[in-house]
Amino acid sequence: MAFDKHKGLFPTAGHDHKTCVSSALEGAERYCREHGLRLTTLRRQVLELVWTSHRPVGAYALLEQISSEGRKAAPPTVYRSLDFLMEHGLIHRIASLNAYVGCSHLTHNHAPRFFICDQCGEAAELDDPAIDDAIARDAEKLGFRIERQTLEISGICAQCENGAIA
Amino acid sequence: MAFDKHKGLFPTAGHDHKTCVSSALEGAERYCREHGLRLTTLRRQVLELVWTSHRPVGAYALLEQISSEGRKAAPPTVYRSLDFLMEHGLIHRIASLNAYVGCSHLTHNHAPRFFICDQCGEAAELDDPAIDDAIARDAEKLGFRIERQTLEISGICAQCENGAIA
DNA sequence: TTCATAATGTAATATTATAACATTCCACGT
DNA sequence: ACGTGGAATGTTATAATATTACATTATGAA
Repeated sequence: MAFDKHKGLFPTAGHDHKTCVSSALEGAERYCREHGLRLTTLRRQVLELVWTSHRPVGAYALLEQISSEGRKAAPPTVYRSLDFLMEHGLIHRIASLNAYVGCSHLTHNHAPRFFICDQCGEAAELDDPAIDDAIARDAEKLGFRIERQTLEISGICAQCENGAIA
Repeated sequence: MAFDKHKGLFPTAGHDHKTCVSSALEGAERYCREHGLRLTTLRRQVLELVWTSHRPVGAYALLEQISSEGRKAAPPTVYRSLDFLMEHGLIHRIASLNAYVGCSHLTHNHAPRFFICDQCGEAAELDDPAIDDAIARDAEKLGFRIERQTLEISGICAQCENGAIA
C-alpha cells in the first residue's frame, strides 16, 4: 500500500491516499472478475466511500453519503453491500467501533488485526505471524476450530502521542 | 477457577459452576473492599446474573432477569452496573456479540482474550504470554501506546466438535 | 444530623442492525 | 431481440443495543 513506504505502519499524514484507493478498487475489481462476482455500482460506491480514509466508518455515515450522492438508500442498501464486501474480504468490520474499514491486505488470506488510534481515529492493519502462531497453538491445545477472529488494539498512535498535527 | 482442574481450558459440562460463581463473587467483594468501592446490591446482582454461565449474556437479557426478580429496572440500570463492573475488571465485554461475561482472571492484570464457541456459546478466557509479547513488540515498533484490547476467537470448541451433548 | 456525593430511578431518544416483501436488473438460452 | 429466472436493490417497518438528561434516593463523612 502507498503508506508502507513511510516510516511506520500507521497511515501517515503525508501518504498518497489516492494510491490506496485506486489499488483497493483495482484489487476488488480483479478479485470479483476472477471469482465471478458482481462488483455493482452500489457495491463499488460503498467500497470507495469506506476507502475515503483509513478511519473506520459507520454504516449510517455511509448511508448519508450514498443518499447525498443522489441514490435512494435505506439501511439495507448499505448493510447488504457491507455484507458482500466483508464476505469477500474487501473490507473488515471493527467490532469495538461498530464500523467498517477497507482491507489493506487483499493479496493474501489473513485474520484481521488492527491497531486503532483513539485520537485520530486511524486504523492500521497489521500482519504478525508471531500472533498468528501463538493463537494457532492455543487453539490446537484446546481442540478449538477457529472460524473468525477479532483483534483490535486501541490506544494512541505515535503521531498523536508526539503531538503531530492532531 | 473450578473448571481449571478439568482437561481443557473450556468450561466443561461437568464442572462445578457454583464454585466459579462463589469465587467470582468473593473475589469481587474482596477487590471492592480493598479499593474502597461499593459493590451495591444491584451491582452484585448483575455480577451474579452474568455469572449464571460461561456464556456471554446481553444487557437486555440481564435487564429482563433483574425485572423478573422484582426490581424496577430500565436500560441505564443495567448499563451502569455493567460499566462499573467492567471499569474494575470484574467482567469483560465481548464486542463481537454485544454481550458480557465474568472475568475468570481476577487475580492478575491482563488483556481480555477469549475463545468463543459458536455452537454452545461458551467463552473461555485465555492467558498466553506469547500473544501478549507479540502484541507488545508490534506496539513498540509502531510507537503505539495501548489502552484497550479486544481479542475474540470464534469457532467450534472441542466438545461441540466431538458431538458432546450439544 | 447534615451535607455532599454517589447511586439509582425514570422517560425519552439515539444508534446500529435485521426482517419481510416488492420491484428492478442482468446474464443466459432461445 | 425476447422472455425467463435468480440476483440485486428498493421499501417499509421494526428489532436490538446503548445513551442522554434530569429527578430522586441512599450513603458515608464531617
